[in-house]
Amino acid sequence: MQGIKELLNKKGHKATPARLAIINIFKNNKKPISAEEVYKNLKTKLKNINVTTIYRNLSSLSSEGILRKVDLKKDFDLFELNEDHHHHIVCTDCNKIESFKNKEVENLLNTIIKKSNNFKQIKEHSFEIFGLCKACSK
Amino acid sequence: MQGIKELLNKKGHKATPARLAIINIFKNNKKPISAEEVYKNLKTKLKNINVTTIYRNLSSLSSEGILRKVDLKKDFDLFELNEDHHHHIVCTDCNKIESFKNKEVENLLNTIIKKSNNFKQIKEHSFEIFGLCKACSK
DNA sequence: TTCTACTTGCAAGTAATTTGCATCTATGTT
DNA sequence: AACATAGATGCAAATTACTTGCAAGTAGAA
Repeated sequence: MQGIKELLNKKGHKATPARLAIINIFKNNKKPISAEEVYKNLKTKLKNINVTTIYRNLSSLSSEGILRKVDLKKDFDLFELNEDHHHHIVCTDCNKIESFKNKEVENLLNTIIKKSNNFKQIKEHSFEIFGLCKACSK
Repeated sequence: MQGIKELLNKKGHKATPARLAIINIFKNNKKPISAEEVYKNLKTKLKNINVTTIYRNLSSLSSEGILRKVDLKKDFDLFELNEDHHHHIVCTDCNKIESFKNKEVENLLNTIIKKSNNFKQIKEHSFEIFGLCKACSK
């Protein structure tokens, strides 16, 4: 937690209780979660915490690269810690989420960008899989 | 346009002017577009057309597999014809969209699903690239 | 031509996220 | 340790994309 405070200050942000608690939730949760889930979790720890604060922090932490927004075809945004790049397989029935890493994806990106006429620089990419988990595909 | 009408009827849907016009827009437009864009385009052709009709048709055409929803990190949904599976590279500055196909992606999906403990059946996937196009990366 | 299920337009409703503003508080500086 | 201030927060209201209810319209089978 020491490093986080300094990191935040370096970026011109204050290490407020709300912000530290939010980061902490993500440190302890390895699945993408929504603003509402963060809020429910925080309410028990910080009296008077407001959803707006969650939204604002998720947004700023994401643009600083501490969090990352994940697109899993929900009608709300999901976030996770922006550490060790990985992707997800999501069960469209029960919402189980499995993470995976794959270095082939990087090679693929390189191949694709080389072939492109209009692009030469990739900033980010999405690669998410949707299916049925074993329990739900019976 | 003949086949479309029969296809719709077969699925229990009527070939209404609005629905045919919407499909036509997608036939003539090879980039993902939003409900609002479809609406703007249609207003000039069908007097009295309502956005609600667009939304309802985009939704039903998508669940029938005629259209497909595309996730390009916008705050609105984008749709395109659900023909020849492909992916996109999007310029985060000017929104230029380039399409590409890549058969390696299929192999990758197979490899990944084989390694998974919890999943064995893939229904769909997203693979989209975000970067700067040559014009915007100067 | 008639019947009926599917469609549409319009108005009102949702739900997630954002914004305005007054108040508050970490943090660098005395 | 007290101060000043840029950045944070809470609350309420606003935004935006999209959905729903309902009465009236229409395509398509018989």
